[in-house]
Amino acid sequence: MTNSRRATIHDVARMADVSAATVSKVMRGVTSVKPANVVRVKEAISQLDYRMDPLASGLRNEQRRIIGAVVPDLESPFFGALVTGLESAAEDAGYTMIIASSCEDEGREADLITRMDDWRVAGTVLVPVRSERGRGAEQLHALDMHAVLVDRVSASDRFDTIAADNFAASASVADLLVGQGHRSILLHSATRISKAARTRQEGFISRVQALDPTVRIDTLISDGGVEGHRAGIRSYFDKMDPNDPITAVFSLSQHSTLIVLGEIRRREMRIPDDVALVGFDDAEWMRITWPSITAVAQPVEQIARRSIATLLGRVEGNIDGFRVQHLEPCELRPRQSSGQRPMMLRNSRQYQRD
Amino acid sequence: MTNSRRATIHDVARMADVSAATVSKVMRGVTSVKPANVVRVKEAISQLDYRMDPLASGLRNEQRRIIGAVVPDLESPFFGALVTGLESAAEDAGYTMIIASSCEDEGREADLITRMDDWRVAGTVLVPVRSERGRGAEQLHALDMHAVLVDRVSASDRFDTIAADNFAASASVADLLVGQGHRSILLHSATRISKAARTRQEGFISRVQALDPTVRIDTLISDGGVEGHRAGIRSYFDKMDPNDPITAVFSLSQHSTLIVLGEIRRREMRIPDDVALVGFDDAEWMRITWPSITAVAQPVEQIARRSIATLLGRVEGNIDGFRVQHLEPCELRPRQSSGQRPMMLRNSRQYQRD
DNA sequence: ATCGAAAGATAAATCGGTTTATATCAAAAG
DNA sequence: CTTTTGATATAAACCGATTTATCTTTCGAT
Repeated sequence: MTNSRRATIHDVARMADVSAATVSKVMRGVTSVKPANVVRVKEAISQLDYRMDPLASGLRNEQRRIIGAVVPDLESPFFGALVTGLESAAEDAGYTMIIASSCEDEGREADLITRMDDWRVAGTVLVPVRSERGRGAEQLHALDMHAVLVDRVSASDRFDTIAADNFAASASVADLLVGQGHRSILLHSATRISKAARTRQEGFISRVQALDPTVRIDTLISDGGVEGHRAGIRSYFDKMDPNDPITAVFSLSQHSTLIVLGEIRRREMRIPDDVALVGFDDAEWMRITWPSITAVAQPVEQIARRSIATLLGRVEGNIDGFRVQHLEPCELRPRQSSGQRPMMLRNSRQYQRD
Repeated sequence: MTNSRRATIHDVARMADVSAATVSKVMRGVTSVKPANVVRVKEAISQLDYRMDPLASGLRNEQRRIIGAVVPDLESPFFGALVTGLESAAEDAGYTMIIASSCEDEGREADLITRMDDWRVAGTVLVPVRSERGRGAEQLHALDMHAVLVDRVSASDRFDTIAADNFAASASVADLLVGQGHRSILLHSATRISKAARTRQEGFISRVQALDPTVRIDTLISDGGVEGHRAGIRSYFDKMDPNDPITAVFSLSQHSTLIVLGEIRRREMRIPDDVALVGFDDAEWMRITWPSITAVAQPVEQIARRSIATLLGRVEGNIDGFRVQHLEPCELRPRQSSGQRPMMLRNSRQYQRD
């Protein structure tokens, strides 16, 4: 477009009457430069409005100040928030992020990892479609890349892993529901391959059995896109024995909560009187909708910060010790759908129709 | 980590017994290479598992095969979906995307644009915090960058713009509400600076006035984070004349819909009997919640594809004609919250409690 | 057989930084 | 006064591709 080319490191060097190498040192904060020269270089930099080209900068080095992030989808608020946190943490450390969505496809996931390697990223944050054994993780290992695995993982001996404490949180859901006297509970999952969902299932079941082995737990795991899920839950209710119905549902993901809720609404069942509902993964609408939905909130921000910190620890510190598994505690937020009383009305007159 | 360095273009050249320049041509599909050599080069490429370094590749050229994307936030499903579409379209065209969130902050927005320029991106997709006159757009112009402005914009003489047809869609909401006999309507917006919200407001008001100038429209624009919005809507209802209450609310964004819905629930008003609700920007939960929420659905995928197509048109075709404004049509989805009858139950027996 | 044009191949320059090996200079040591 | 040492500075090589200018080959036309 316009002809005025952008200032390079050589322009700065010329203006400050030093060599390019010296400018490079000043830029990176290396100390072995005479103070007087530092001043002149900085002067020239601001005079020319010089900004370094991160691309050229990375070329010479084996590792570049880029972090890759691969998540299963970007439309869910959970991953959106996660990515926002990752980006912010990476930026604070002076890294640029390249974000990509695997669209819940393991083949694409492996391709994206390869592409991250093409960019010679310093490290990669992977939220696998499946688990720490999925194709993305395999590719990370095959290409010998630095990485942390996040969310849909349990411990791995190849990579550091970071996730919400799905097991403990699900156990606390079990405490809540069994404590309220539910004796027939449906566990609903909208994916059979997510490690997180499997861990939630295990955490819930093991606690329920410890509390009361006579409680019946039905497990419904459906697949096949929205229609498949719909059909699955519909047929479950159709076949359910009216004399021994389930009285509570624990849905294992936000998506699953929506599906279950849709079906409950369609059948005009009352929440929580006919059936109580608790969902894993909180969302703003769950607080607002009526009745409000009890949910487990995941500490997204925490997970994001720790992911970057752990990854950069490996990358920069060149730590080579045992792989660590981080579990971040979740928070159970009881609301109306599990029998919590509605919030009191305060600070305002009641609106009256005439 | 491991020592086996990665193959470069020179390794391939040596193996195929040609020059690096020839390999480069084959990689980019330039035709002026003898077929026999093409075969040998391709052989060597697959033998060595050679993949080009996009960073080194870009260095020599003025423009790099990178597209920048700056959106106001990544946690809302709308921008999540938009970014997914942008990424996919960019990828199809052989570009890598660098995605960043301005976190609804205009200062940060301008910084991010500058950073995109540092990367010498071929072009930038900007969803401005404010409008086509905001600080990000100013910076794009100051740095003389290629860009398209998306979503929160009206026509600009500096950049191509792409947005949902907010004006027309809001007019159709006016048709719906006035057609149903509403004569006192609240327009609620949770941001005063978004151009999209202002256009929606104008579209609605102008159509209502054309249909029936006696209809009363209250406009409530609140600011100051979640608490500010809450306080705003609360005080509006508190002060409303009980003898002449509004009977419908048109909320101008998904966030705004949540806020309004929350307050309506808190006051235990009935939807749609006490008050009807229509929201701009559809979400999955709006279909599922009870009552389901009437909403305007934006054609995200279309917007994304056209954004990339338009941007690349400028970048590659070097078009320099007039700036164009694209308006993508929206779809109004009537549901229960505006008086639409609940969906019929089909294909399934009704569940009976005993 | 000669010439010219077109096709194909390549050595070398280039992009904008970083790193390395070498050079310079002042202060300390012998 | 010479030598050593430590602190700075820089020229040149380098990273891995693309592009340009040059050179060689091939082939058809005269």
